[in-house]
Amino acid sequence: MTKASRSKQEMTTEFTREITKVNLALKQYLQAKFRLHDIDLTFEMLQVMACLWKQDGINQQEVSNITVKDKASMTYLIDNLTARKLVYRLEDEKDRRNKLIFLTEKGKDMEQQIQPWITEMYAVVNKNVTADQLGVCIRVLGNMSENLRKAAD
Amino acid sequence: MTKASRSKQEMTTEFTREITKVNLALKQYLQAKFRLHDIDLTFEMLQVMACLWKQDGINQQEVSNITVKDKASMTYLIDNLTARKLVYRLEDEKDRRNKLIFLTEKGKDMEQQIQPWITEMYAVVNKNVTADQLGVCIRVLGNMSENLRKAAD
DNA sequence: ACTTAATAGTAAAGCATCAAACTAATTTTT
DNA sequence: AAAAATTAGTTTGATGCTTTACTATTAAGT
Repeated sequence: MTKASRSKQEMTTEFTREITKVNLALKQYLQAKFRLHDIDLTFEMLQVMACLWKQDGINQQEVSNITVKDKASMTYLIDNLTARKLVYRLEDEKDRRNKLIFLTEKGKDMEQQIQPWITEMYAVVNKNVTADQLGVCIRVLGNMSENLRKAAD
Repeated sequence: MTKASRSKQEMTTEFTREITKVNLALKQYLQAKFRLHDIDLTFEMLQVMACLWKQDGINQQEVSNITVKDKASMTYLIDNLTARKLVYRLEDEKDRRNKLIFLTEKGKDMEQQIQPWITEMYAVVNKNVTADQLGVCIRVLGNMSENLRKAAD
């Protein structure tokens, strides 16, 4: 069956399957790296750390939005990162509902070790993928999220 | 910052974020539908059912491959679907390591109710997305999985 | 000002995932 | 034919996600 003759429905089924596969492969790639180097960190915790390496001192809700996670999951993950002494919470003086998350020195130091692996992973992923193709994908995915968001109202 | 000036690394970060968002939105869309109609089925169980609606009587490993799930997760999900009397296991006479999964009548009947929702969801998702764009995305995602798979060797 | 609504975070329970260790059956090597 | 390797499935324990309900704080509506 050629590509042109496939229905959009069939293509979408395959599309979602491929999304899941890439997601899983990315996760497993980094976790293998972590195991190999005895890093006690899950993929999900890394997502939070990577977010904080870009911007320190934001509140949990903001971290949730950026990492696309539930705020309840965030409580759990921040608890774990706190136990590992990689981050700490500080109540926001301006709005006492917020808890601002800051990196400890240990948490900051970790970036030097881990960021190269992320860069390396992205290089692997992007082999034979052009910036144009990435742009198309980002736009399509953005449209889809927006379509689903609108439909949920 | 324009699209052309963004680094591939930055684009990949956004790309993975968008993947996660679409994945989550698809899941929540269907779960909302299920709640609304009092369907006692999780998204993950549906993935297994949808696989079987296409092809009945395959073994657990094949279902795992198609749904991109761990075989341990599959044991768990098939147990749950069995408890709901939607599927049953049958030992493969040809190779007694295999357990073939079959739909019950109740499991088959369910397709009439649920498949329209999936079709509807895909229509929503694909609004303003062309088959060409879908094709590009599938190809890019396939490349990425393959790149990561090769790197894992 | 006072009531109501919205927002940030936590807690608990149920579900799904994953890794590792295990059993059983089959295939490959020797 | 016997030993070793592979494959399918299960079990267990740890981790993460999600829903619901809850508390505390702030903002909005009257």
